[in-house]
Amino acid sequence: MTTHTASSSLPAAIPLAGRVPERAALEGLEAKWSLAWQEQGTYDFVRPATRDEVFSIDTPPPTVSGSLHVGHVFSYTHTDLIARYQRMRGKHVFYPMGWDDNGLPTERRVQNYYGVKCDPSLPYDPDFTPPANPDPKRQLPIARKNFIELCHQLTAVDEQAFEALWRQLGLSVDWDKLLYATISDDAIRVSQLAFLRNQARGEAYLAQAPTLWDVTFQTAVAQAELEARDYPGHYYRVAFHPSGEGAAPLYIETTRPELIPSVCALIAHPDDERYQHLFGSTVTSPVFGVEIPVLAHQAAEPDKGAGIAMCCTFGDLTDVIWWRELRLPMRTVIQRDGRLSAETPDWLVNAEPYANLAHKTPFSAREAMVGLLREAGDLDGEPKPTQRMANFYEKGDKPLEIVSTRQWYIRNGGRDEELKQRLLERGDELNWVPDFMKHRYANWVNGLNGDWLISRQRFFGVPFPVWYRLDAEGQPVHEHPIVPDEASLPIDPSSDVPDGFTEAQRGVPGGFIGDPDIMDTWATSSLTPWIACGWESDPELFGLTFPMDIAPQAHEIIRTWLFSRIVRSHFELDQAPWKNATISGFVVDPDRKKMSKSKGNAIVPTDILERFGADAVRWRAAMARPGMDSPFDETGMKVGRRLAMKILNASKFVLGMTGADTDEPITHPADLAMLAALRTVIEQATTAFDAFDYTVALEASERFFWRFCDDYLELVKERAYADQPDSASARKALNLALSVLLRLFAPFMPYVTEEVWSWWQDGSVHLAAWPSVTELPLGGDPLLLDDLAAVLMGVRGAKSAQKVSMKTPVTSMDVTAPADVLARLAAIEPDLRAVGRIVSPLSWIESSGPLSTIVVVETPLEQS
RNA sequence: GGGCGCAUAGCUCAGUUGGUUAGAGCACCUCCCUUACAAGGAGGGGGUCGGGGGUUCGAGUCCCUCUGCGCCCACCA
Repeated sequence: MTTHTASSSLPAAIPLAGRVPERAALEGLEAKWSLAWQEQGTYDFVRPATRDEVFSIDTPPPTVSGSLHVGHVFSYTHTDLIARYQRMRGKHVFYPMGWDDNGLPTERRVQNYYGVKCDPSLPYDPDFTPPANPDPKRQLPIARKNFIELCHQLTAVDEQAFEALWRQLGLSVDWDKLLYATISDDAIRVSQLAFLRNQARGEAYLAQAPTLWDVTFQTAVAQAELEARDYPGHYYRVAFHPSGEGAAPLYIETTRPELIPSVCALIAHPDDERYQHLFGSTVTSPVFGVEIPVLAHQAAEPDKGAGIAMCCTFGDLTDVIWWRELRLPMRTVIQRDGRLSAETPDWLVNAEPYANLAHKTPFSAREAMVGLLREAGDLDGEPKPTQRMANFYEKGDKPLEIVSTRQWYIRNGGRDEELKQRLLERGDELNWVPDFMKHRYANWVNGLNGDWLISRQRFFGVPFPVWYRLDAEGQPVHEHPIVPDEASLPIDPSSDVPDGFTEAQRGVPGGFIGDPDIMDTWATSSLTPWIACGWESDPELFGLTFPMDIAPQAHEIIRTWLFSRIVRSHFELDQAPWKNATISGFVVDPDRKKMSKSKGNAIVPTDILERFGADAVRWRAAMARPGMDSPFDETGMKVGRRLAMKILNASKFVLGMTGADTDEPITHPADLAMLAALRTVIEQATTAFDAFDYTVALEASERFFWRFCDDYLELVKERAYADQPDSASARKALNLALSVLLRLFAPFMPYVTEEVWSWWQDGSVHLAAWPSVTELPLGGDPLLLDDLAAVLMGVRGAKSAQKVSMKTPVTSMDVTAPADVLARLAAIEPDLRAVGRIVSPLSWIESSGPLSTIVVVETPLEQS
């Protein structure tokens, strides 16, 4: 291909009158073009013949019940930059959007929005309408089905708002064909099918075990959903009593005296000299008089509290370890509602005082227990205030309790070293962008201490597709769940009936009962590559798109979403679900703290989009490098907007000089030099984009563009306007450069580039080919641009120092430089004289030193 | 406590395998209403590259160490 044929398919020079507007503006471009893209299906995914023609993206499905903040806007933009680049490279970009609408966030939003709460014992009311004036403090109990209907209603509204925002931002998603929702029938089918496969292979299992439990939402939660927070409390120094008359009491320090009824051992470190003589003996608990063994275990820390801990079932995760490893009895007092048991535990020797604690919250029970300890003389000294870290459910506001419940788990290596190693290897298979993010993955996997708890005692989510037989007493037989045929999915075990049973047998002895739980949101979102790519439903599509090319996300959910998708794909498909993990940083506030609504430092994205425009916001997002946190600043948006304006104005200027296109040869050294520099820019931007480094791609293009405007455009405008031998060369070079520049900027500023493109080209710039160096002529000397910049700086500096206008004539100018520089510059002397308004001849002075100039300008008469 | 990252101009950040005088944008100062652009243009001032050691002819860059900040994880006795 020769240098000029690339554009020979363009229309021959046509006048652009009427197509280039008199006054160009950014206003209105978003509405105009987002609608055009929608109508023209610009971003529709069209299936090609082979996998290597596809670039597929596992878009993070946003939680629609939450609110989008500017961090989302940035990270979704990062993905879109890559999508648009790949599309221009000729890839069929598979770019879906998903709505993560199931799960607790939606339930909570529905509860607050409508002032209702789900009561599964109530019958469905087909005529139900939500309260007109919701009272969030007194939520109206409604049936499960009514509740779920409200969840669907509200998410539909939320999803519209999300889509509108994403469209305004210019995400090049295929909205028509590739939009999915995690509560859709299809997603439920995929979730249930994947679960049944896991269950059949033993990777998913049901177990009765101590479980982290949120008392507010009354559901189990997973390790990945924990958040450690400061929690104020007091140390209480409590006496236990060794047997034998007159023996000194044994003091422990606890922050949770209300758990004394559930103590099953006192535990110190095996090497702790203070307690050697007590190991193997027993003591009696204060107030309740229960005989408690004193035991040794490595996990006890001598420098914490008194160095000896009371093990309760359960106060914390260490208690679970002790209970399991030392085979202690289970003495549960905290119930699922977070209160102490209403019934008096049967292991208490002195049962009577328990009446003071029965059915109280831990807080009230603690006060009562402290009173009992004081009465008994078993509280030593006054409580000492302390600040502890406690585990919270990330969406909850009360510390988690640990209760023993029956739950579904998926193995994740937390209890299986070999599996853990396999999953670590899966992480190593990925190309992490930036590379160091792989440590977060390894760090998380190595720190797992249990399997993945996926069941939730909630309502709006994917039901577990299993039933249990009921024995003669009506008790469920959990050991052998009844599972449906894969072909019958999706099912709801609370309304569907297993094969061989009738609805009449539901809940009666000898009959069956459906599993009442739902899957956690992450159990479904761990399958997004499969939901999007048509796993087990569209084999052709799956073959074209999976494993996906990139998994974009922010670094906070490496431990949840990224890891859980690897777990599922490892088990089912024995491979990682993607090739690259591209990680975005956070947008932090100016003090470098995470933005959050609760801190009141969050920025509303619709606001900044309105004020600065999508192109400007996208530009600012692109300046946040992969994986790096970036402080929010409005200045960046303004700078982005300035670039958008500049593109608009420069393009108008160029097209005003050149017309649509010409097919003239490019001969002038200045034109060839400019295009030679542009070749380098294309190479830099392409290399950077191939490595997902959109920022470097943008910087390279922008650096060139500003010099193009400031120096080259000024240099050639008179020649391009005029009708002289070199004019055609300038016009052709300007046209070529503009075409390349618009395409280089198209991923970053889709609106303004599309607008300009439409003035002189057919079709969308976003479907045009990414620029190639083969479009540009060879032979230019890019050093000439540097020389030119130096000369212009000399002229402008002199005028600025004299405080005169830039159009003031130069009456004398010496240019001192090495011979080769002088030769280059002499070849463009007419252009130089035009741009500098140099009215006298230039003096070329040869020297070995760097280029320097002496400029004399016509000055007004000195004021005397 | 473990892991990771960051520290360069007043602010936000570049500085590729060590190599002339350390760059950009913003902010600041001065000037220019120049017919693409005043949400503009031109010019200018401003940095002992967090501290301390070391390797080297040469260190912002490599090694050690210290300090500060941020994020993830652990931490309920």
